[in-house]
Amino acid sequence: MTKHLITSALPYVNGLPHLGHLVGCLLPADVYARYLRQKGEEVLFICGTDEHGTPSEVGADREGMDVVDYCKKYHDLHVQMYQGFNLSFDYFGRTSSDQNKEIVYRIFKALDQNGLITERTTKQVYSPDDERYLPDSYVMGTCPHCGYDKAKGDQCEHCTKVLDPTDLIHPKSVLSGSSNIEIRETKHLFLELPKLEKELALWIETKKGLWPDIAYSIACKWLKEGLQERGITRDLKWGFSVPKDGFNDKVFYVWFDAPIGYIGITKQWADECPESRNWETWWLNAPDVRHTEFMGKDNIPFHTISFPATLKGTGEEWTQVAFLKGMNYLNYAGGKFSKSAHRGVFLDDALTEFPADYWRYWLMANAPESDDSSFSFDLFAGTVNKDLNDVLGNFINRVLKMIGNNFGNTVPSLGPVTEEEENLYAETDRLVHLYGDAMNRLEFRKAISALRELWVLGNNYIAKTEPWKVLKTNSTYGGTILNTAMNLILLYAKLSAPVMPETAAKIQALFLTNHALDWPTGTAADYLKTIRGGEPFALTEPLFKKILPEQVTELKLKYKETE
RNA sequence: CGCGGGGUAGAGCAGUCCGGUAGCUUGUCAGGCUCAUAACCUGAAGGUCGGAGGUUCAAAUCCUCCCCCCGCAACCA
Repeated sequence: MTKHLITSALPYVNGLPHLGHLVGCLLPADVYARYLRQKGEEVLFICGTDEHGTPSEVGADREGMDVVDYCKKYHDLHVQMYQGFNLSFDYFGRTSSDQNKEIVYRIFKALDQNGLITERTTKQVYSPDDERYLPDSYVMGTCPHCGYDKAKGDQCEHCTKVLDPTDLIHPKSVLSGSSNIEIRETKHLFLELPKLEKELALWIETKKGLWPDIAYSIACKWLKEGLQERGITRDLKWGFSVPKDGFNDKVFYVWFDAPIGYIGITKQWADECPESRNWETWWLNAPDVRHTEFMGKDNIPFHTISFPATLKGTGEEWTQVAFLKGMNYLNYAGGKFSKSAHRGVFLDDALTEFPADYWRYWLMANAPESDDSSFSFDLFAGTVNKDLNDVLGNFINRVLKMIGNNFGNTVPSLGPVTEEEENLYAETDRLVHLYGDAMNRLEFRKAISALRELWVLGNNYIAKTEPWKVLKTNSTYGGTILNTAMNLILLYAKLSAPVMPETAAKIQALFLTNHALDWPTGTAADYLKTIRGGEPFALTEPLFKKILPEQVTELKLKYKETE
């Protein structure tokens, strides 16, 4: 049987994540993992913080901390927030772990033995005042092409020309502002991607029609342009030191060890329980594993080209990605979310404002799947009020109250069904299939829209059958309607569970008889008879609260939403 | 000619592969219902489908050219 390995792109440890990070990979991966588990599939959901590299070193300096402590601090904060959002990782690890180091070394040595690692001398910018080498984008100066004076060492934002830091006129350090800059020659190790190009191209060719168009076309684009040798080491202190003579004072480049982190973190998971877990059964010679990756669109080249090539170069049979879900970006009220400017809604704040499920639902219903999408508190409040309060919450509330008023706190029996129920069964079947198919294809907006249609269907059913009238003359059929409605509520809990786990659990708790939140099997005519007459239930407060217009106004001010 | 994505009612989107009178949600307006969180249900109004040309009996959809927005370009999801 197929085992599902699910990975979300590893969030960079530096700073706090915002809604864009959540919807870009973490949340859809979680929804998919929950959906598969619900269907009884074997799932391993892996994620963790990506920790190495210059931004961490600089961030630690800024906070006056040791980089190890700094990463630990932010790693823990990430963990806290993801728990708050109920992300159901089987393991949330770190790319700086010993386990990852072990795998990185293993892969590096295999590549080296296969003649895929070569030495080159490169020119790097060194800043004596910062006491460090500067990444290209940390060098600023005047563009030699257009004269723009804030051009960065990798590219001029004004004329869009790609630059080398050495091209810049009057270069200075972005960090210290110092123009005391040296160009130093330094030796680095390169991965010979061109030697792997053919093999990689053949493999990618097999993904045509299987991967989403964005992923496939981006991969083809890189191949078409021809792969270049790629530096995998850096002159930094924070990272895994390179286990090769003459390079021990350098570390691996973060983009080399980060994707390997998926494997390293799996080993972290396995090491917690070595008698029952084995990382190799997921990653090596494991044809029964289907690996689904979630990432923002900017990450696609790494996951379709560099990382697969790295694994192929070892000559071993590593698990390669079977399906990539690439997400576009979520914008904030017309602009970008920004970590550095702290613009937008960050996860810690989000949780203090509203329950996780409000966010989870909105983000998945508006996931940036085919295009960038935008968050604003108006849109957010509109969806929460309409979908969650009016359509779902109110349906549950009106059914529970009606039963409470007419039958006490026990579910009435199901009597003979009429054409209305038969129609309901047929329509329910159609929508449940639509929902499941969309989930299988990882089309989240479509799935959520089918889910919503199911909620509307319930209201529709009640409006047509008018149980409040029927009960006055025919309590048997009135009971049948309300029994059916109660079964719809259980169905809603099941289908909502991947997206809104807390809400699903609350609904589940209404039923004092235990009903599992598993995937409904058979047809609606079967599973809408799960709850039988006489079962007790608990009346509760409404599940959701509306977001009032004055609240929206306050939130906009508080989070600097302009426009 | 760097690459990719997008432009469809006030707003947010589907439909484009495979041509057949333009659809969904929200918002607006009218009606119904009164079990329910002023919720729910039904109906109406609202679009020259970014622009121009072409193919066709027929184009949002196929072809050509152009305009605009967004992202990426190997160190900011």
